[in-house]
Amino acid sequence: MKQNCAIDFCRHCPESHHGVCPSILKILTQNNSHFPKQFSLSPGQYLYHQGEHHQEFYLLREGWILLTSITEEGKRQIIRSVLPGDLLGVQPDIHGPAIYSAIALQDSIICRIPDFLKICSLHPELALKLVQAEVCETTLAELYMTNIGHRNALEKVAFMALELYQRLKYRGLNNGYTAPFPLSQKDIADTLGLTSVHVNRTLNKLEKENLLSIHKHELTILDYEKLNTLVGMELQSLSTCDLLS
Amino acid sequence: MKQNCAIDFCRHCPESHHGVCPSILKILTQNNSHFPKQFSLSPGQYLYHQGEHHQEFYLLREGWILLTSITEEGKRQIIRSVLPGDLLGVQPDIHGPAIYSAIALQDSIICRIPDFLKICSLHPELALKLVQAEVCETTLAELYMTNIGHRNALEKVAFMALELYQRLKYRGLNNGYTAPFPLSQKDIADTLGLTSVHVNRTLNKLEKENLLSIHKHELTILDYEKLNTLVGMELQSLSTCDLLS
DNA sequence: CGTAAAGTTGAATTCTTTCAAACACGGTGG
DNA sequence: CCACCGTGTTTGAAAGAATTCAACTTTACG
Repeated sequence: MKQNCAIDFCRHCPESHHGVCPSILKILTQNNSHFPKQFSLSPGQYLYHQGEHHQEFYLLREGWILLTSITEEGKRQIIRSVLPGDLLGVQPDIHGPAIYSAIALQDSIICRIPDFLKICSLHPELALKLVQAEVCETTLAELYMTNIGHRNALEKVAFMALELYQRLKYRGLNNGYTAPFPLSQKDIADTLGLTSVHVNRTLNKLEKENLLSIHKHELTILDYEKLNTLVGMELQSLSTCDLLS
Repeated sequence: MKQNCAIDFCRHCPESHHGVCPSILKILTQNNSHFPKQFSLSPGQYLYHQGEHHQEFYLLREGWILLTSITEEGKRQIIRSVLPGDLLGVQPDIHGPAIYSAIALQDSIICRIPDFLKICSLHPELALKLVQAEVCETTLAELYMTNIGHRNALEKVAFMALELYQRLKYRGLNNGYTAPFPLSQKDIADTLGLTSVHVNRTLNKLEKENLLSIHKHELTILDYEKLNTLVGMELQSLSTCDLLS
């Protein structure tokens, strides 16, 4: 069964290694003798800050990165979690300042991809992969929009946990019904537009009702079926992503 | 001054006519002897329904189309307004069922674009245009996510009105500080996750505070500066969209 | 072991929804 | 031209959901 496509860059490549499918890797290597330009980040370190220029695309190969932005009123919005295989740094105006900050939650390995767009214009298949990734990202953002707009706190938290679980499972990063979950309750709150106090009460309720539990940076799905029903199955609409096939 | 880029397909083409820039039009015409395959819709007519297959890309040349989806609980979510020059029908699995419905709010002229992806793979510049459009769309969805998650009703409605005003103004569809606004209060509610009752009270408040007014399908910006301050300027982050320059 | 950060709990307040009823407006048919 | 109908808008009062504030407990880490 195919999983939620989210924002994977190379999801339909069964031989992919650390999120990079070999055919893409080959193109990138051909065009850049220094590829891969890898480096690592520790938890709490920023890849780039909102408002700064970076003008690069990045590929997350290992770890967990959060995209955040600070609103005028000083509130923090978490845009999304970047998981291994996802692209970072793509924005409308690539020469303009970064519209989000990118911060590592775990030890992360990142790959800088210079001249990505130039390479794209030489390799249409790469450009179409990028289109595919962006369309999935749009759809995910729109799903979150629906989720945040039309649900109560219980459903919001359930949706978010399930969405992340699906994406982790697709990458083989789960362990049965448990998966790593480095987000704090404040992080969940800042993703969903709730307060951490209310997230806390909601998590207790979710555990009491035997739906899911989050403890010590581990997410456990207690009742997958019931959770799916509660969330409303919309994640299934992302289950295929074959824009290019 | 550049405006909010939103999801324009050909925004940086000064000679664009009805949202289609000539160089793109040339490519599309070369590859398809029957282009443009235009047709029109009346208010209330659907271009396609959620769950049905259509397998086509469409370009809106005139009018106003709403993308909607119905949740499990029967609530209607409006994903976004499609304005002239915007693409429709792009989704993760182009061969799968439509994830949204598309309904016309005004008399609309639509252009069917067959084999879009095939043409893209022959014309890298077209593929990159598509990437640009999708990145803008993602950013817009993420902005709405922040808006819906972290603001109260007054700010939500103000944000939505300003965002639509900016996009209409970019297209020259405004008339000074007024612009067409075919959405009902229920439509606003279904976009923002509010009830129409509360939208009504909020609109009254916005008018009483001299920020904006919506009457008889017309939006009037009463105090642009104050509105921008209230919304928090985040729309400016979309003001450039030069991914490709 | 001590400190800071994260999580937990209760009570009061604020915001939004719900329900119910009335009003306004545009279009249709008589 | 007017009565009628339906949809969309307006208003009030009560109920419900989430936030705020404040205090307390637990956990992580040097």
